[in-house]
Amino acid sequence: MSFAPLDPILHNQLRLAVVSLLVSLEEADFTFILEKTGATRGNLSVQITNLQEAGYLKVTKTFKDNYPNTKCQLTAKGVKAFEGYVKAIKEYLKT
Amino acid sequence: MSFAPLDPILHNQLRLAVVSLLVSLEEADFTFILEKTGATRGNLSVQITNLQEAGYLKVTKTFKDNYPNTKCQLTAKGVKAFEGYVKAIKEYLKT
DNA sequence: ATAATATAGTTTATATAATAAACAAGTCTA
DNA sequence: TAGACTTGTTTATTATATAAACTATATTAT
Repeated sequence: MSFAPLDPILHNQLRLAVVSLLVSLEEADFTFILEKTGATRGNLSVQITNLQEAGYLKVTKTFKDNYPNTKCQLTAKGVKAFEGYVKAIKEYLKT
Repeated sequence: MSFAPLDPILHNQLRLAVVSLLVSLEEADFTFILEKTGATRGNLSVQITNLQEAGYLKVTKTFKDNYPNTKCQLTAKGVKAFEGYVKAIKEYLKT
């Protein structure tokens, strides 16, 4: 079939933006992602957790200058999933 | 911002598939779309209605060989929305 | 004729998901 | 030490996606 299923984890605006960012950066913290995506904190928190539970993100919580600091990086699984998603959705986009 | 909002009407697998099909074909009927997308009838019915209500699709119901026949074609608004969606999501996809 | 099956969809019910709003826990500053 | 700020998390509500059930008519078989 010409319309392959789209990974429901990645087929969400914010989660896709987060993964897209991390594909290039390899590491980013909560506040940085917040600014780049324009998301609300609540939504970002939930979606980072979702990505983590899907095994797409590795999340490391530390403190930086006395404040909590949440660092995210893509896992190999996350990279692979993103590549698969890109390949799949491109079939929908070409006219 | 680098992550422009994605049109929620089009950011759905089945609706995107339907519109993607119609961009090339200019006209297709319910059964044809059903086969090409692999959707269930119920879901396709709902999503065609959604696309119609969004003004993206013109739907014409007639009879063909005694059976009901539902023809769909993209409107100018639908074409424009699809082009916008493609442009927007491509920003998410480039690594 | 009429029962069974097929065609072409629509409606509704439910489960999931997305998101904003409210909350928490600690930190800085005047 | 009161008030505002930082960095998130939890919850509550709304919206959405989808399968299942239903409708209406047509065809085929007996």
